[in-house]
Amino acid sequence: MRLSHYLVPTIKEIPAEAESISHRLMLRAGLIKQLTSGAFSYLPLGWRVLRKIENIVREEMDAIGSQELYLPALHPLDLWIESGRASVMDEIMFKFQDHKGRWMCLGPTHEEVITDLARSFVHSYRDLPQQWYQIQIKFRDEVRPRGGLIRIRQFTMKDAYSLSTSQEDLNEWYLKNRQAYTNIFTRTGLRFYIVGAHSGAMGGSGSEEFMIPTPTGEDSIVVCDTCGYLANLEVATSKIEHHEKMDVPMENVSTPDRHTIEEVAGYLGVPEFDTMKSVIYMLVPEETPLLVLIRGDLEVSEAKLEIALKGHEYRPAHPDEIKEMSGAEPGFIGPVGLKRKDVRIIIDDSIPEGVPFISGANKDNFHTKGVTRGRDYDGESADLRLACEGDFCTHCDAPLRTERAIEVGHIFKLGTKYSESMGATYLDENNLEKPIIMGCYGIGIERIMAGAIEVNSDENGIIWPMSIAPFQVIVIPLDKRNEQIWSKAEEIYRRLWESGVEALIDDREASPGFKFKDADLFGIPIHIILGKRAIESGNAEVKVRKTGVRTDVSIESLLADPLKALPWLGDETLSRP
RNA sequence: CGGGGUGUAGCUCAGCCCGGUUUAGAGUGCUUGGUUCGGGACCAAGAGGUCGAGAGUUCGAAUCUCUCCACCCCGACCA
Repeated sequence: MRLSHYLVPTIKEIPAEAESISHRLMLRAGLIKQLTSGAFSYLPLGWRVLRKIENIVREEMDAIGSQELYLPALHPLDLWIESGRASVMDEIMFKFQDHKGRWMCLGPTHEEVITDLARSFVHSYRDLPQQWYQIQIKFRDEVRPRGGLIRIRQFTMKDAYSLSTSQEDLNEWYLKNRQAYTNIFTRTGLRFYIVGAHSGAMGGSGSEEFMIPTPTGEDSIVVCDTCGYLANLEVATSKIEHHEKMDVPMENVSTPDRHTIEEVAGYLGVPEFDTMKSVIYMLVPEETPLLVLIRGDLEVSEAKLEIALKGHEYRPAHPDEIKEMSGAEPGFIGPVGLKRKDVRIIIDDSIPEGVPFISGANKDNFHTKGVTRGRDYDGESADLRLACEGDFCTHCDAPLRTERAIEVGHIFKLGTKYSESMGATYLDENNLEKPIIMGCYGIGIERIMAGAIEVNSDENGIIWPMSIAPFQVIVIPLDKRNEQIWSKAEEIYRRLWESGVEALIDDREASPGFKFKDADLFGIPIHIILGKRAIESGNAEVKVRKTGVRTDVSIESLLADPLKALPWLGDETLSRP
């Protein structure tokens, strides 16, 4: 392509609305243009990168025997009501009525449509296994889009769905996809972690996320540098130090108007870890209270709570419900002396038996000292604690650290959640009707682009890995008046395309510095610079963007065989982080 | 959804607190002419804005008040 007539609106100033590195550079290099919150136009340069990413994804999916198809983004809402997810996904779904008044929505994901397809066409165990995938636009009315392409309301996802007859077969597909993802993220030049994750609204048993470590990320992951343990913060396990067991009697103490842990600990002059926190929820649909107990200085992970409740729905309790359960205002709640007797109690491992804590007294303006599990109360045990920087690894006891990261891929063992609710079944060898066992596997295409920039840039701009660079080479002729320079540049440019190399030529009437700055900003891996010196010496200057190394290469050899003259084109290290 | 912030030329922003010397500005980009040509060149001339929208206060509003809208950031939430 010729830069003189190519839509690449570069900007020198740092755009005001952009905070993250990738967002700034995508705007500055003319890759994207925001239309409205969470929706972007992809300009020619950016679109080329996205298509390259898609192609890598496609190759790796095809390689594991996954079949590409294409589903509609327009769904009847009925399908979502049938699966039971219309309510769960309600907040993020774009919904509207068609001209007949029928409720429709734009697909935030495609489990429902796939399951519908499966129940239409899969009838026998002989039809299985299958894996289907698509590269499709998803719509999610996110409450807060952010970070350029990190979280958007219209985005492209590769979503794949495996259909199996057994858990073993699902495991096999899961591992195949896991390997394909590893290949994809390696080929796209990303540094990534595979971390244990929470299944969330998708349901199902096991799941892992592929994470790109960068401060821009909106997820936190827990890392053990000693044994390599990795997990999403919401499900990460850790060890903490416990207090000594002691036998001290319970004693009520006055704590006027001290509601929070911080206030109570401060007022009583004790550290926060001597106190116990009571968090109250209501179980749905029973409308019975759930009391969660955790040490005062720690936080409950709602993801872990969901796991402990095995998917049982719950909601935060209202203040009047708390009062009815406990007899006291929120802030003075504890496990001993509750008014209601049907309270389900779940206790985090940070509250061991025999260790006294200070808890609410279930009496306004009072707390109780010496409240001891096993002696004064008890409940179900669970790990509900949000891990913290400095906690210890449950596998090797080394201290843990946390890191921010972008989620670019997520793989799930769904099981039979959708096949059961939507009746996607098959007949097995014994003529028994069985639900199909499903897995699902997603990749955010735009996030790969953003992530690649987050991981690979410098103060001058983007540094694309060769594999997803919009162009591999840019030819930069200097001094517009010098016809020799110009004609050589044109010749080289033509030879590059003839040899199958995607090349740009900067044929704009601009000063050398201007062209150099833009070439760096675009992040094209290889720059071929032609100035007066080149004509005099017969050598063009070849600069590698990633290393900054400049090498003289004879114009003659470039014209004879560009692929041979530019060994960097095949240099694998230029596609590695 | 809670908290914070922004909205003035294509872009980045000043002016607003303290209303009137501002005929709304700067830099950059754009147009024309000339010079320059290896790290965002220089000179000259020019085009370009209902100051986010509406209402109000006032002799007078970019500037004060109210309502609304849009966008960004932090948090909550989130395959």
